[in-house]
Amino acid sequence: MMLFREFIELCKRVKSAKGINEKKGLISTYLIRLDRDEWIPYILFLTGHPIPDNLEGGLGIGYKLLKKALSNPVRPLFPRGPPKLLDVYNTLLEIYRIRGRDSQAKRLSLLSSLMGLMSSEERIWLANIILGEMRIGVVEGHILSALAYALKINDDIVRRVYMLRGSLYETVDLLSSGVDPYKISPKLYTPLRPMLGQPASTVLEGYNIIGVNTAAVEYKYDGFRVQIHIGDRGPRLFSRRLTDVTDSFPELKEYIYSFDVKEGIFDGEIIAYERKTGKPLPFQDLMKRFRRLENIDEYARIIPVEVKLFDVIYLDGKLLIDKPYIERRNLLDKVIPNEYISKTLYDISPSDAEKIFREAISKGHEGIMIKRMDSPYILGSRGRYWVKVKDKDTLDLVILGAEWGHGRRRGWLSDYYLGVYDVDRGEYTSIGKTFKGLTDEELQYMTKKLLSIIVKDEGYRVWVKPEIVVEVDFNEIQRSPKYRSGYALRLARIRRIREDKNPSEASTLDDIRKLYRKQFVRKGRL
DNA sequence: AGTGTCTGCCCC
DNA sequence: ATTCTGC
DNA sequence: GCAGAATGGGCAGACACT
Repeated sequence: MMLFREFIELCKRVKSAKGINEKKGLISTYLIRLDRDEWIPYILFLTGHPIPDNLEGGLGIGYKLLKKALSNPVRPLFPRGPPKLLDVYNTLLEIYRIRGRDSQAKRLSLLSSLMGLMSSEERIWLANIILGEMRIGVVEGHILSALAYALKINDDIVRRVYMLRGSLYETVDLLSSGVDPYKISPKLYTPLRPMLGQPASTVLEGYNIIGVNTAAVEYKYDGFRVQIHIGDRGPRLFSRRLTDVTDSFPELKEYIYSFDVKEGIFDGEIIAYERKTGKPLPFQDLMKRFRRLENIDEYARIIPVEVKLFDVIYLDGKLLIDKPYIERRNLLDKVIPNEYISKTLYDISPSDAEKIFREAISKGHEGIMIKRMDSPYILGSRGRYWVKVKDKDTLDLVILGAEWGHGRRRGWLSDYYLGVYDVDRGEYTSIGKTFKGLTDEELQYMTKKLLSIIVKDEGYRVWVKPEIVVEVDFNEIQRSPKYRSGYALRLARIRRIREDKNPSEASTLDDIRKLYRKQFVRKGRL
């Protein structure tokens, strides 16, 4: 029986442990001492999951509610000793089940009394578990190794079960229930973790990463990932993080029914397009349909969507993940009509890939994927078999303010407000924030520099004289309901500090407006 | 009924 | 999602 | 080479507040 306090002691030891083996050793040593019903909370908590990862919806406790609970823990009148690991887990499950009217108050009350049984240090760790911010350097692989060790079965088998079930909770549940792990196969309607691509900034760099000079090249569409399961219960659609989104897209369900497939699992992208022109709509518009459950028909008219498939994982009884890419693609072509397949060309050289990249961009798409034609489908991995190359643009922007960092960035101003000059209003105006792109050394330098030009100190945030110019990469300009300029940059990151430039040479709001309008030459519009 | 705040292993 | 960093 | 850490904009839905 493990006390929550003991679990926290372990977390601290794991955090400070150097090296994989020491961390793994600690995790498995404690695991084998636990009762079986403690395995699940133990493994979930270590990876920053307060409740099983296959439950629909979340705990309903985020930053704000935690802050309230932390500032006002309630000590019970008749405390029954320190909470056990299982007590904490069961309370969290109880909190998860609270829905409806006054649920926030009820959740807060349960959480506050749980925290009332804890030391302030334990409370902080509980908050970290709930927010999924453990920061103890534990990777899923370590947990799986520890599990294999405790169950005395092969590492690879545990990994395989995890890949096929997609959830730590289900893996532990299944393996510790005594099922023969060698007999576990993929299950229709249980989503799998999709394979991911590694980013490259140029086509050539992409070919270098995959290590061949002939590859398959696909259009990369600006939508969201979808995994389609087809079986006797009809089609179901799952997002990248395995959320079931079928009910938001009834029109897709309809035509997927017409595919000549009895059983299958397909991988692809959902994209939105303008009905009149067929041009792709901005991602921002597509998002109006993601997880929408109200007025679906109305939105389906305004924002039509389609699927573009690019892989098949399972087909009529056969798991295809170990087959080479090209074989899977041949099967895909056989069973799916061409209009629902991502545009793909095979045996492509880097120079031809470059042409396809420019063609994809000119049609309003995001870029290309470069894939090795002999690559297996590695569930849940961002390996070196698939590479993505995306279009981007660059602007010179002025830093208007900054916020203090947390964790490994404590002590540095590490999150920057970016601005442009608004000629009409005669002042600088924000068009977004970024924390990406600077090295530790540059962060240190920037902190010093910003502190020397502060005009207003708000504690967690400072505002500065508009003096520092940075070159910023971004993928798209979006309409913003949040920033005063009315625009925001999508995926902004700093490319370099422009010591050589004055703020007067940086971009203006007018430049942004022009660039925003220009996007619609290639893309559709609502 | 309308508006504001919070949450999401959210999507990107 | 992107980037930097530690192992 | 991989995974973790640190954080971005913006969406719908659930609930709180008035």
